[in-house]
Amino acid sequence: MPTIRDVARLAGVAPITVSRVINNSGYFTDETRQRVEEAIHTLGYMPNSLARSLRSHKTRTLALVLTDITNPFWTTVARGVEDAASDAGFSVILCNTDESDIEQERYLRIILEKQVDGVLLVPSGEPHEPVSTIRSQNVPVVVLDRRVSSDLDVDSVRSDSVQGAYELVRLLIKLGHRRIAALTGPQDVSTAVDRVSGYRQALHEAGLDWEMVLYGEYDLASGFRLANIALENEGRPTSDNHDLHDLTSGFDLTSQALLANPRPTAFFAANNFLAIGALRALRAHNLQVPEQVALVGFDDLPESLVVDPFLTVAAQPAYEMGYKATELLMARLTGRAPENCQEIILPTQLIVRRSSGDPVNSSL
Amino acid sequence: MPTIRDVARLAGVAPITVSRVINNSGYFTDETRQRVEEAIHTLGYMPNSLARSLRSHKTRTLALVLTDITNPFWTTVARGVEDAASDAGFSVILCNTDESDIEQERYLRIILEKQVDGVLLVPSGEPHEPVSTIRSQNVPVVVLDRRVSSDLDVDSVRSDSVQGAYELVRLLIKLGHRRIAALTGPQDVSTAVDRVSGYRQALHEAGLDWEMVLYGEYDLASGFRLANIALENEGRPTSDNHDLHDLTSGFDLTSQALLANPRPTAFFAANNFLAIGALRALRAHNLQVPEQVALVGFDDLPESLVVDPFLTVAAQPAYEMGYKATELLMARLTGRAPENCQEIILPTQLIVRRSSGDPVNSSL
DNA sequence: TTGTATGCGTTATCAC
DNA sequence: GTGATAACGCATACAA
Repeated sequence: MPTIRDVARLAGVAPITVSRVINNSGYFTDETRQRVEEAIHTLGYMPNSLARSLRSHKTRTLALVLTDITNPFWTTVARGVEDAASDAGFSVILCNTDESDIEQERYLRIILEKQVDGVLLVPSGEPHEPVSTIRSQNVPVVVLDRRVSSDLDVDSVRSDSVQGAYELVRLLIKLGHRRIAALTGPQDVSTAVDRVSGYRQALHEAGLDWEMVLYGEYDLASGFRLANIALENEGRPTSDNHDLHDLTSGFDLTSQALLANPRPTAFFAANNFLAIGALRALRAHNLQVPEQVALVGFDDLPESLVVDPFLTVAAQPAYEMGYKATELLMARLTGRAPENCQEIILPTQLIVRRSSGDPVNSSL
Repeated sequence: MPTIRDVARLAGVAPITVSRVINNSGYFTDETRQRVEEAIHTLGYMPNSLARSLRSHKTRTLALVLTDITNPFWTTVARGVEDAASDAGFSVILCNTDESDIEQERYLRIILEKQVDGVLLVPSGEPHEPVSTIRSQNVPVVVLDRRVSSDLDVDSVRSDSVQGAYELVRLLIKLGHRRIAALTGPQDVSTAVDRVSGYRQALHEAGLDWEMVLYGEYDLASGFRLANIALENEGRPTSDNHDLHDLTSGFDLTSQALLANPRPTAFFAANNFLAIGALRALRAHNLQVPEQVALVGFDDLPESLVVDPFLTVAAQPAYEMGYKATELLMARLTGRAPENCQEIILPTQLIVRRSSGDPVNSSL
């Protein structure tokens, strides 16, 4: 492989002059440029990024650390990240953590050793540790999707989980539902908690005190399992309270609900996988949606994947989230960002489809 | 940031000794290791991959160049790639080309300058040029998904498009269909062509001469558009042949079909997006699937995304494809691969669901 | 406008 | 077992 010296020799100039032409920096005549470019062309010369980066302390590479690219929400975010990065001449290293702190740490180590210019991080679990690991190498971070406590002082971009959940549940209430179950993600993930807050806010505002919140993972199996728990609770004697509690990690059922022990008439699922898992559980119980049970969920599915859009959802602007976060990150690392850290909260969009059903009979 | 020299100084050894400990290469006593590791720990030292790679000519980084991560098929492939790479301590740079040769060339340049150890390439269009670009830098390539002419002599991993299409169309024929339309991708993409081959093979074997092949893009809009063309051809005078030809790029309709001018009773879509686009077109025509028209397609959708699996498909082992291709690539670049180039063809799996329907009345 | 000297942080090579 | 030296390929600092 030819190096910059070979080019310099052929063009009859010093290596630094070749460097100047390549980077379009400093001064050189048009004739010099010509000669250098010609030499580059005839040799098929390609600059070595490693040497360049070692010297310049810039790699034009970002890392995207997320939980699982397989979730279409993250896929879309990733595409936004990649487009924004690519538009600015940056590359993206993809890292799937599967919500594992171990994997996250392993990856952070690797990408920091690779001297990435910036990190887009969806923290698996608690954000302080990973953020400070990254910060310790003076690398800018933008936290994606998850809320961070204000004392962390880090840029972040996410969508409005509270508002999205609030709107979904308010819709259910407006449609006549009085017993709405919430299926959500892990309690240490801010979106899971925030979406429960929105749920509670809507209940509270409507003066409803029947609530049922089930925590699990953000996956299909949890959606199925939690919906089953919610359904099968029906008819149980209230004395089963403790058993029930033991059966399910993070089961949180108010005593009012247990006393009455009726089935919920509507479900709010806090992400796309939970919604689909729940839907399957409902079908397994021979419950028609929306005729017998209503269902709403967070995250829309890409229109290209859905034959017949059915679920009423709070759609997050996933692509925009990825794109904006990346722009912010790049602004930060080129010093173009505002001094103080940014917290960008994007609105969700309520999309009403059939799964929420028509207004229900209040006798339900 | 501390460097290897700082560590060496603190441990009272030479930098090269630190290097030996880090890389576990050469000889050193256990006591030396202890001292070095202690120094590394107290300084919080992290090796600089750039310097390391510049010297060692290894980056432990692969590039994955594909068309669009947003297609769940590619998402799954990408996850397989990432897992295989990660298992071996490699990172992956993600590149979306959107089937654009320009983008592909731009990306190849960037990743080659970054000195990636290997490339997983889904060529946009003609594969010779990108492959030889990569080869010119002595970087190993594995071509994914697309067939390459044997004179290219490159490792490749794909699934059996001909067989998958053949099985799908044979199923339709067995179910009684005699007029089956094929909706496929661009004519310069091997999968689009191969799937038509499989289609024709099944028709031929059954002695059917009615065929209709429509070429387009591998996207939703094409699925919708091509299905509409196939449906609206009904009743057109055959003299419209040329107009029709002009209307659609790559329209390829045998004269038999035009003479008869009947609607197809079944559709074969050559990928997931085409299938969904077609399904929408069928609905727009108030045609019930499968009661009035049957539909089968290539690529399965992830079970976690589909509420109610409906489409009969030839499923590709996407994850496995990514994983195996990456293993092959890494074997190649560590010299562990067989001398001659590998062409791995993975079987597809026929998954029969409702969209193909029950046996139809032969009077259709 | 161009060039010289030097160093980025690590490892290959060879000597001890 | 360990170390000195040089080199990977380029860009910064400064000189001309």
